[in-house]
Parts: sequence; C-alpha cells; structure tokens
Amino acid sequence: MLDIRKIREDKDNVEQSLRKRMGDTEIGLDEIIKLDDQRKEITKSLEEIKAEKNKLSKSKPDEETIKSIKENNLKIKEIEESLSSIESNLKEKLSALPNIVAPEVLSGGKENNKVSYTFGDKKELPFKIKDHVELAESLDIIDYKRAAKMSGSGFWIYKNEGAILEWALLNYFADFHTKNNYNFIIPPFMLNEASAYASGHIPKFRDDLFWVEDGLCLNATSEMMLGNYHREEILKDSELPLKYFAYSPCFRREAGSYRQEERGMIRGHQFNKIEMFQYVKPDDSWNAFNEMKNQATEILKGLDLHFQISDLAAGDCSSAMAKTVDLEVWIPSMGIYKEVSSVSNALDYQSRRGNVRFKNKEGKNEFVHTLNASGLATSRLLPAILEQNQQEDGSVLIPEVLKPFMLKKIDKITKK
RNA sequence: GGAGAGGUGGCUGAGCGGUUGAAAGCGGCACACUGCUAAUGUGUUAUACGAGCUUUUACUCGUAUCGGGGGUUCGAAUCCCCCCCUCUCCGCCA
Repeated sequence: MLDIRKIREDKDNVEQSLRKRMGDTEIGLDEIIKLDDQRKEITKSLEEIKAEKNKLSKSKPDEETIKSIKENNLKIKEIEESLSSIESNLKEKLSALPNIVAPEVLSGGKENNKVSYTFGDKKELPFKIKDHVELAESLDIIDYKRAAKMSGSGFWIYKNEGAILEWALLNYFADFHTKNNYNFIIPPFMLNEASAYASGHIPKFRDDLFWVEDGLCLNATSEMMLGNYHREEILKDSELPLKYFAYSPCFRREAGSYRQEERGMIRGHQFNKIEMFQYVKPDDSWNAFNEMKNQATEILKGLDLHFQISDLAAGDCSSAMAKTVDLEVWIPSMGIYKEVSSVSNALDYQSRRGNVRFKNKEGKNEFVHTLNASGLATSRLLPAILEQNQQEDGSVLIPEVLKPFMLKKIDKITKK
C-alpha cells in the first residue's frame, strides 16, 4: 500500500512512476485525494461532536442533558456510517494501486525487460540432445505416470537419484544461506485468509491458490509466510536487518491448460523452493537488494549452469515491488531461459500493509523495508541440470558443488 | 470433539460501570549525586488519526485504542452476545 501522504505531497512524481507500470490505464490519484479530503472533513466534525458528548458524560448528567446526548448519539451513528463507507472506499482504491518503481526501472511490459548479465554459454553438444522429461524417464528418477495416478496431472514424483539430487539442491541452498547468516525457518504450509491478504496474494491471486475446507489455503510461496512473520510488530532498531530463509513446498493451481513448452517440471501444482527474506531499515534496502541479488547469483553460478539475469520492466514486476530482477536458467531443449529466482525490493509497500515498523534512533516508529529473493526454486533447476549436463550415452553429470550434499556418492546418474 | 481457566501498556500485574490512557513493580530515557563503576534520588515513559501553532524540531488540543467484532448505557477495560487465541483436564488419533 502506498502512503497517502506521499500521494498528496508528491502527486506528480507518484503518478509518473505509476505510469511506467500502468501505461495509459486510469490511475485516479485525484479521486483518492478527494476521498481523503472527505475523510478528514468528516473525521473533524465527528470528533467535535464526540468531544461534546464526552464532556457532558464526565459525571452524572441531568435528565435534560441525557436527552440531548441521546439525540447526539443518533447523529454520531449517522456520521460514523458515512465515514466508514468513505474509509473503506479509500482503502480499496489505495490498496489497488501498485507500488511505485525505482527510477532506473524501465517503463512498459515484458518486451522491455533487459538482460543485464550472462553466465556461461549455450554450449552446443555434439549429439542430439534429449529433453528433461525424456532424460528423467529413461534414468528412472522422475515418475510422472504414478504421480498422475495418485494426484492428477501437474504433479511428479522424485525417485532414486532424482530425489537425492533434489534433496542435495535444497541442502546446498540451506547451507549457503546459513553461512550468510540467514535464519532458517520451516513454516506451516497452510495459512489463513488474513495472512494471505496481508501478503498481498488475495484478492488478486485467490483463484490461483488451493483452499481447504477449514478456510485455510496452501502456501504458494514462503514469501507469504516470511512477510507475515513480523506482522503487527514494532522491531528494535538494533535487531535490523533481520534475515530469514525458509524452505517450503509451493502449491499453485495454475488453472488453464499447459503449453507444450511447459510440460515436465517447468510448471506444476507443487514444487520446492527456498526463499530469502529481509526486513531492513529504509536507508539500507538498496544495499540489501544488491546483496540478495549477488547471493542468488552466487548459488546459481555454483551449479555451473548457463543463465542470465533479466532486469524487469515496470509492467512485469509484481505490483508490490519497486524493482525486480529475474535469474533465468537456460533450458536447451526449449531454447529459452526460465525463471528460477526473482529478487525484489518492496520498499515499505508490504510493511504498510502488514504494519511492520521499527523504532528508529529518534524513537519514532517507522515502516521497515522488505525484500525477498528466491534462493532458489528447484523445479526448473533439475531440468536445467539434466539437459545442460547430459552426456551422449544419456547419463547426467552431478554438479561438483552438490556432491558433498548427495546421500549417494556418485559423479553421474546413469541408466540402470 | 467435550469441560474449565484466562487474554490489560516493552514486561510482570492491579482495576471489574464515571475523576482510569489505565495503580504498583521491573525495564527504558533524562537530570542530580558520586573520583570511576555500582548504588541512590527526582522526573519522565504507548500508538494511530484529526485540528491548531510553527521555517523545522518541538508543543497544545481533540478522537480512538485494555485479543477482534457487535450490543446495553448519558457514560464500558469493567455488563451482555459472537469470533479468535493461550493454558489445564478428558476423549479421539497418524
């Protein structure tokens, strides 16, 4: 949520920034300001009449004053109703606005994303390559058929070296983040509506979530959990920055049909992810952003996979974020790069919504800035590893960095 | 699932219809005292919103807030209803 004061005081700049994301769509800042004016005006008259009432009821009033207080109470009720309707209208309009974007973020949509870094290259393999589905099935490490039998389409089962590899990836990430002084969290995998609202996933993504009968929804990214962790809290200046990473499976309905290019593990109802999250002082958030971007980059470099970093244009950043960069790994069989990590700075947009503040040096409560970065999601890494590391005989080399984390000490996955 | 107890400020904990934004203690901050530290004394100590004043800081006034929402009353932390959460006991259970 944007700060109404900032909109009032700096309307032109806010509008300009929102334009980058929203193009010519109606923004409606003037309407919001007008609603806020009304809110102030009505608040003032309501408070005046309440003050009067409080004064009269300080001690036992006589019959006559009781009568007039009763009349006032009717008026108060009336004013309160119109105030609350204006307030909810204002809140709705205000929270529908996306975050402003950082000055360097380009305007427009996806087509304006810019690749800012590339690691490795698309090495041409001297044989006919297989795609990851083919490789995984022939090596018997991912079982799509039985997963479909048990749970329907859009699921898979890790088995044999596939499970070991997946486990090793997660351990490699957990180990990396722990060494960087992030605190490890394994959150609940279901959350209630209030949390889903606070994290900004409903109303917008309501239909993309799985809901269970008890009114809970399945976690779609542990960003939901990490962002709620300090909700309604006032943090100490001295304990910032707070750094967390969480492991959780992510459940997404992904309603609609899959495109051919998204078969296999590229898009599914359930995948594993480790998510980094930081709560920082406002002045530190861009440093933290770079730190997290570097960390995500380092992890991926460690796997020795060809990937690129894409600086997202305003329209492609999710609405809470002032800036996002994606790490995209090369999937040879598809000839495209697929996102495995997204690094974002929300500034105070999320903390306003969740009311996460800290007591600053002057003793004033101030909203913190929040940042998140996947570090990393595994479901597209496995395909990348399988495809990029495949050998002519259909075997796949294990990335060096994962070997210490493999439950089975092997150099490559081979056909049985 | 059943029965009971409870949720008050940064913390402990009183209040159970009016002068209570809330006793007391702890902690925090400021000042004083002291050769230093410790100890002691005095004062101070929530947040949000609105209005006023002001160059800013500050300050003044008002409104709201004692788990959340609704109700009773001239007046609610205090009475009533609903919901949430915590604890204890019983039952069930991978």
